[in-house]
Amino acid sequence: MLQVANIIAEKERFVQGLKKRNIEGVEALLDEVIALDSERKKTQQELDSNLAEANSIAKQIGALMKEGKRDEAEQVKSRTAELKALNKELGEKLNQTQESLKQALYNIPNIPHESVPAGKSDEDNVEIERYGELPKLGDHAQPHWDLIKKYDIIDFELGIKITGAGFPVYKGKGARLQRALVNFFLDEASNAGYSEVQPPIVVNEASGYGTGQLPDKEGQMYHITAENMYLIPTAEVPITNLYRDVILSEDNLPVKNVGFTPCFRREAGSWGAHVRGLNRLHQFDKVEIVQVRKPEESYEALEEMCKHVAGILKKLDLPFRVLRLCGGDLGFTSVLTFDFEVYSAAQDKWLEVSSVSNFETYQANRLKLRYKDGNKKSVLLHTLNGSALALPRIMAAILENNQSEEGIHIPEALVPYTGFKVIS
RNA sequence: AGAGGCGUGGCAGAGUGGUCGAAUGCGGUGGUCUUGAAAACCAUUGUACCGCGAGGUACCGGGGGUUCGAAUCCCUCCGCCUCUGCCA
Repeated sequence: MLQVANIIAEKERFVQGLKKRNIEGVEALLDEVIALDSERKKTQQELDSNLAEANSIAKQIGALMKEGKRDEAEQVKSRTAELKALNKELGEKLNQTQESLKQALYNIPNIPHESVPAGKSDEDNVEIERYGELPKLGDHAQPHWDLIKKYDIIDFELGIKITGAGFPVYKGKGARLQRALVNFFLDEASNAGYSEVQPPIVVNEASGYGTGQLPDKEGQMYHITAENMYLIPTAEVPITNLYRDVILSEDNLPVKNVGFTPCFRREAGSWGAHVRGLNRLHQFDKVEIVQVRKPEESYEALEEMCKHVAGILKKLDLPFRVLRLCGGDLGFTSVLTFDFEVYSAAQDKWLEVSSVSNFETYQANRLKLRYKDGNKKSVLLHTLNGSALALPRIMAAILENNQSEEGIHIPEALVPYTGFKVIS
């Protein structure tokens, strides 16, 4: 969440930033936060000085008791009764104000980077790079949902039987290709200096708040009500939360982690006819890279992560483009996000396979993730993450783009992982 | 799931109503000594909030209560451990 001191110091920049997200009544929102914060300070000052008085009276009484001056002690007690009632009231007011302030801050998204273009939806995202030739497949090209049936490598009906729509069963060479992609992505990240972790895929409420999925995306996550836990929508949640309530020392930095996990998304309300096959699922696999950086290094890290993602796509021979997300499409917690989309030839569509973001201190502030700088001062760190990569759409693109009469050709870089060159 | 026990600073571990933000040890940092290192010795070493500052306040798992005063007593929630049961 945002820091009040920054809101006060840079209010105009924050107002302009939030307007890029097309939020109504931005100034009133920020003014409310500022007002709540000054009320909080005022209340705390009053409470603190009352508490100081009460503490000193308590000490006096202790001393008097010891000297056996019971009567004097009783006299002083009358003032403490007064203070006690007053402080109870003030304490409640302080809690309320703090709670209101927290709620207000939870509901304000991050301030977009100055380079983020204005815009309402994904149509306003700006393409900044394109790589690779778009394959020309001819009329007989089939979309992946037909190909997977033809080669019997993914079975949606079976998934429906055992679970429901959006939970596919990968079979035979399909399962093998899936595993090959996971291992390939993990190896690529390890080679790039990321340290591998295997986090839980169920998280508690505090973790949901830490990275900002709660309260913003409550309805998007599968909720285990008996235990009040959530199935993760992305490995970002457990991996970034490894560093919740942590003060790192300078030589712990930079943190670079990679993790493979299944991801679960309810996708409530957005399950439409245009979403077929592997394009959108309730459960999918993803390899995620996460970095924790010093503030002054975070944009360098963002660029490095983008290069990493681009490098993988190049090795897989997939044509892709990179988009700078506009204000309207930018995630709640993000300052700057680049989306990577691969071209899926048979659908004639660009499919999002990666989203690389810098959150600056927004998550770190909720997480209380800091480091000690040269002057031994605690400084909030910057968190970043990116998919490297999400599996199903990569699978869809490989199947569609590489289809031929002999079958589906596996990209060369993957062959050592699959153990076969063609799915036929 | 049943029975019992326990949650204190980076770690270990004292503290059962006041002088306790908290003994002691280890670890960390700085220094003395040394050609250098080790050892020894000395000093220092939590976080957050309020305040221009002096300083103040809060935190001994979370929340609430009793009391003039709570790490210490009570309630409640959470977590951990041991035994029994079940089980990859």
